[in-house]
Amino acid sequence: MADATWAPVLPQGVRMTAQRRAVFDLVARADGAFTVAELYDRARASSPQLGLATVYRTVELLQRTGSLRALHRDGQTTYVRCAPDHHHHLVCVSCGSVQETELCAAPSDAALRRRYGFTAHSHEVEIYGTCATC
Amino acid sequence: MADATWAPVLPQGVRMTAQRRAVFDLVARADGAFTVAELYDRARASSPQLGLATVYRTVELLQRTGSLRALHRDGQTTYVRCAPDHHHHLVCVSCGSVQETELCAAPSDAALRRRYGFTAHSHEVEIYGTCATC
DNA sequence: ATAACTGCAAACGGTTTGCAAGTCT
DNA sequence: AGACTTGCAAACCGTTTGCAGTTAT
Repeated sequence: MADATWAPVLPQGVRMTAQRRAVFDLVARADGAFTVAELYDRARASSPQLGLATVYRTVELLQRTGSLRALHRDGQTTYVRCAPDHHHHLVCVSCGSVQETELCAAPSDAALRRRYGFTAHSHEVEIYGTCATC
Repeated sequence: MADATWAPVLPQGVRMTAQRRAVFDLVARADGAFTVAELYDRARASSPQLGLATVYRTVELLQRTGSLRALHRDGQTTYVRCAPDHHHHLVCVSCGSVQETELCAAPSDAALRRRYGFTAHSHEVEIYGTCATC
């Protein structure tokens, strides 16, 4: 599941630091969805002085840039790495792995407007099931 | 948006009480998405002695029976009334109203299995945009 | 030089829980 | 009668914030 090509874009004025590099690295290597606490624990293995608040701030940064997406499942907030383009997630309920798919599950904007007078701006789709390995 | 026909099903052993009736009633009349706090405030107008914990417990009950669905937006948890069958939501980002739609363009289970070896169990779709009134 | 960032620890706020009293069936 | 439910208040816990010191650019 790790994606060697994943790399977040830093907005203007945002600086690269050792802490961010450490977190980015872990996200790039992550298999599937993870919580902030998990990220923090893993990060401390190599960066023992890293603060939890920094992990939260970095996760928020990644979300802002579209490199990370939040999932809400069983009352837990988890995050999955993703490219900032349009795609959806296949979430394995057995092993927790997450796979991206460009297959889109949303009705067309035209259909929504015709039927409901609704102008769609964006949509979120998560598909839950069992992955190939499980 | 209110739906006079909406009515939750009480599981075996679960009792009807005045407090639940009050909350059910408010949910049935609700326009769009609401938070637990909003529900609590509205409920207190007619049931001043109602406890916040009871509202949380009732909301959880409704979620369990599929009569309520949680949305996560801007770091807030809101809930929308819904029938326990398959459908998706059109959420108006302007007025907050929520409309159900049976339109669904979910990738077929066959396509997902063929392409990714993924066996889909369920999916969640929320479409954000502007409703006809706004 | 200076705006951005970090760690720390305290504050926060939504949600849950334990319990004794009350209520549905 | 007995299980279920409620209100209350305290506990919880994930997340945010203020701040003084540090670092990237």
